[in-house]
Amino acid sequence: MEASLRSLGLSVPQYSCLEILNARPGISNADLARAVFVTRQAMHQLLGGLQEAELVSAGGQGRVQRYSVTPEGQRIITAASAAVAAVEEQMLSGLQPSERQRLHSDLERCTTALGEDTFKGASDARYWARLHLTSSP
Amino acid sequence: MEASLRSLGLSVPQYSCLEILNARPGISNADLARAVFVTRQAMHQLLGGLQEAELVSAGGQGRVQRYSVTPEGQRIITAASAAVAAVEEQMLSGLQPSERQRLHSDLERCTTALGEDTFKGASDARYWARLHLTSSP
DNA sequence: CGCGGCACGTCAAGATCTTGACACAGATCG
DNA sequence: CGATCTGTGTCAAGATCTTGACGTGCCGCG
Repeated sequence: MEASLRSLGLSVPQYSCLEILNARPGISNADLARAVFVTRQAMHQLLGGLQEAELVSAGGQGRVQRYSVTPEGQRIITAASAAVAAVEEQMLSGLQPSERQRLHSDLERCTTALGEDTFKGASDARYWARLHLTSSP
Repeated sequence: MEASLRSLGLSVPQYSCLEILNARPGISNADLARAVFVTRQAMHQLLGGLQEAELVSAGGQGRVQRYSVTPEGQRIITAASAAVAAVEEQMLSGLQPSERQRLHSDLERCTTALGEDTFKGASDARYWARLHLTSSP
């Protein structure tokens, strides 16, 4: 996944940021940081890079800056999302649809068993499966 | 898992290094780096820290340095392994033994489907489940 | 209305990991 | 036997993330 995104000029945290930003336009920096499981400072630097590349735009008045994805960024997201979906499909290629659903349900039971507060922001399991396969490290 | 290990004074990569080093005494730096999925340089620094803390000892003659765990390090490993096992048990607390085995088998099918070369060093699925829950964020 | 708590944004410093590069040991093969 | 090639250890530089700290806007409560 990391290698596939690199060919598009994106790193995994950058892709995570763009994907969540696309799903929740106008989200704040701190909420974005919690969704990607990094500190506010790291997200601040990351957004600076994306803003430099004209992929996200910072609007909003008052203290809190509200970010959204530019049209150029949306084109990259579609390509990146397809690349990640391809990796995901390869990973699940050996499992039938019923088995995939079973695996998804088992993993969700694991996250809920680990405590509600830890994965509070990861209610949308789709992004969760998408964004944290590697990264880590 | 990261929080549990921190109370013992270990980080996740350090714990991974110690666990693999305990399973394979006399392993080289490069092999250790591949097993933990980091570069040789990062593992070199990491081993420097562990060697400073008297948890691992560097023996071996010739060019390749061969590392092993000191008795002091083994005591810490047992405590850390128990702490990690506790987190693992909490994560799997909602699954019955047959379901756990099913999940394990499904995940193994995913790793093999992603390509043999990527996870070549992770043949021992037990350590794989132990060492890469986080890390990678 | 004023005021303390609280989250947010941001600056600076330290730690960790990666990338790139270089020198050397050991194996392979002509 | 000597040349080449791969793998290894190691140094230096750049990037990224974390920790710590500070100033500021926002909200509830006296």
